[in-house]
Amino acid sequence: MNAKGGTNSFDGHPQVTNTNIAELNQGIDAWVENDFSGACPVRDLLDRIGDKWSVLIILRLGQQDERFRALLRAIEGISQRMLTVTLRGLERDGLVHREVFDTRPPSVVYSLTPLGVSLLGHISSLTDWALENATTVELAKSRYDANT
Amino acid sequence: MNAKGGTNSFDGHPQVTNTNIAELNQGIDAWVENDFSGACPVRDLLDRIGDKWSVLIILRLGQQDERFRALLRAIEGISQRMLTVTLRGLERDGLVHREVFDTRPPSVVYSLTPLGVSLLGHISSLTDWALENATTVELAKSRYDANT
DNA sequence: CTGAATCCCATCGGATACTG
DNA sequence: CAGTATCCGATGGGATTCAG
Repeated sequence: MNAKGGTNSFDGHPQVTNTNIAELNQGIDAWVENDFSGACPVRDLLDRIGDKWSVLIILRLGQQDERFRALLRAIEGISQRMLTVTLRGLERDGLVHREVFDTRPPSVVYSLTPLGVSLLGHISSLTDWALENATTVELAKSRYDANT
Repeated sequence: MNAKGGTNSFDGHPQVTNTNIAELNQGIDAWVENDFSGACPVRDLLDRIGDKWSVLIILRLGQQDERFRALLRAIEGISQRMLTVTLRGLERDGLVHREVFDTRPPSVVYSLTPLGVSLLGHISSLTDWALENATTVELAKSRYDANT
């Protein structure tokens, strides 16, 4: 099955047409051709949200602003190092805002920027998809593995 | 700035409320707690679309079904090995269908499954976001790097 | 509390060569 | 054409230690 010959509509989500996808691929190609040196924005985004922690941090900050230590406790399994590293990356990309309160002991609060909030919507629809189709995917894997 | 205290609406996209995000986090937590052994569907999805080639392949197959060699030419920079490996992964997850035509020489056509098509919508809205906000992000990086 | 610096290993993915 | 197998360098990320 494929997407040929028409418009695929998804319940409640924006419609996707072949034209859209074609334009997208063209957009990507354009970046690849014009500046092969590296900076494809799609690649960049995938590298970010593809890393181990960025999405979980964005989802958490989508709920509420939070301090460093609180994030460390909230996000199960993350190391201190990776929390700082990932937050720096998100801050650099303009997705997360870092505010320092000069108290004793020091307090630093992280929050989503407007840009971060705008990304949050797309990310959560993706993670929604993952949760909704978890069993389907799991089933597909079992069937695939069964047929060796 | 943050998402506290209300509903964030995005132009043309589904609305995102704090409740949604909270439920999402709960959903993730549930998986983490109940089966820490590994299989969080969100983690799984991120691992897949976070790898170097899956998204590009899905976008390409969203345009048209295609044979192995054609994909290899279409997707700039991918190695033969990674194309097979990635296609196997996508097939295992039930996102891509593989059809073998027993001709000489052999021909194998890949296409998106209905599940793959349903994911395509979310992915393309993400990559759309990346292209739309590319300059904004680039600017944020420059400003961040400037302030060392 | 918030972080930077170091060490170190597991995995990802590219190059290359070989098969049906 | 459509793969598989091996080798191997680059990178991601955890544990630990030190600093303001």
